[in-house]
Amino acid sequence: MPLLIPKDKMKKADKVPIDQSTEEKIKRAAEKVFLEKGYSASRTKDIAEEAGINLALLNYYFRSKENLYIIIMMEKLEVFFDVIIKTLTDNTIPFEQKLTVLVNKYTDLLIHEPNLPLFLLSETHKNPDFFASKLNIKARLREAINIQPFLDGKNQEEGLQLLLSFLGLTLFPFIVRQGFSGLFDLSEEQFERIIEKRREFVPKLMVELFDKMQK
Amino acid sequence: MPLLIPKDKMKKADKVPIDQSTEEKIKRAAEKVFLEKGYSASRTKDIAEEAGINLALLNYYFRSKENLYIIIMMEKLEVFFDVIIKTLTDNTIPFEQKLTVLVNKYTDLLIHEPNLPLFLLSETHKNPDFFASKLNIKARLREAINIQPFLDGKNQEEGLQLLLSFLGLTLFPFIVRQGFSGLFDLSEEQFERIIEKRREFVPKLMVELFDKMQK
DNA sequence: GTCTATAGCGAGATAGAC
DNA sequence: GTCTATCTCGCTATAGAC
Repeated sequence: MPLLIPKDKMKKADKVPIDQSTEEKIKRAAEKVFLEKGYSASRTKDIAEEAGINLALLNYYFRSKENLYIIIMMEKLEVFFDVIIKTLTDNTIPFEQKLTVLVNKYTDLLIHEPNLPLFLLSETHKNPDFFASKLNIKARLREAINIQPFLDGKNQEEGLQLLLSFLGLTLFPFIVRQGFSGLFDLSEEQFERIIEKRREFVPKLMVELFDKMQK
Repeated sequence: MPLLIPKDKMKKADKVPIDQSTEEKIKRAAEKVFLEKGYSASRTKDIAEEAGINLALLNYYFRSKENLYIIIMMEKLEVFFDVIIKTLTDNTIPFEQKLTVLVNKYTDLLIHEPNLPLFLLSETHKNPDFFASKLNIKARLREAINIQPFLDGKNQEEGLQLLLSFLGLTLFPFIVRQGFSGLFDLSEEQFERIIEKRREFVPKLMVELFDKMQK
């Protein structure tokens, strides 16, 4: 019977499985609750409910709220930083296109995970040593940046200046999405139309900035 | 005796008073703790300690943690949005200089209140109807933006696009300050040197963007 | 592995003396 | 107004039956 199922259909079923393991169900529920409310405001009861299981099971699988939280946090740090690290170190992408690729990848990611950047920012703010326990991210990111040709002839400060500008233009709209949409009564469609346009002009604007700094 | 004190010295003493009212001491302590940890992770005990008073006094003055929190939140929303609203509606500033004035004002503010933007973002995220209770901010901000001449001939979407870009370039560095400095081992001096340079080039870059959008 | 019941603790809030 | 002592409740975690 399983042999009759085409491979691509099976892949699809993998991503939205009817039957997840209990452990996975709890993790996905925890992800949802933690990313919405942060660690302190999250209730294990709510996570259990969201997962459709009993509260005791959560402790059976993960021992404690904190433990579960750390697992989710590490996953999410990985997801977020993988985008920039992988793109910058990918030799098959010509250097000039990397900004465009990055804008597109982050836009795709954050349209589906709108809470991700604000979650990472506010939670690592309250607990700065998450990065210490994720030392490889720090090292990998710095390495990825250092090998970029645009840094030739620039000091570190100029490189970071460009990075801050680029990430600000790319990520900021998602960070303020909720408040911004609320202040100007934007529908999801309106907001996403604004975002879509940025895929094109953010890299262009960065080129201007890059040229400015050359002088 | 007081008459011997020069007026400017008195003003200075006003800003860092030896003797604050108890109510004010609690508010300033609450401000510090809430902005660092957010509502849920803050402990009234810590606020009382920070203020140098007894826990019971906090409830005597403010009735509840939530009540105290709302007072601080409203104050901080006001502080933050006043900058942009006042600047945009100030007729004495020529339009071309408003971006420069805004970058400078926000930079000055956020150097001294580094936690402000991330606090407002993450806390209003968890409780979106803060803006509802601060309706005047919404109305005042929209009015302030609508009267700007640069919007002539532009649709709302283009105006918001520019606003998002400008605020991203201006505020994002402060929002990621802690994590960013940690990832690249930046000292406070290094970070602030980077920030200082942005006072000049952010408005310039915005002019490029503005021109691009004209076409 | 999954559940029900409950222990145990921490935090916010109040009573009441001074 | 300010303190000490205490109450109460909500939340995390565990014990123990199935």
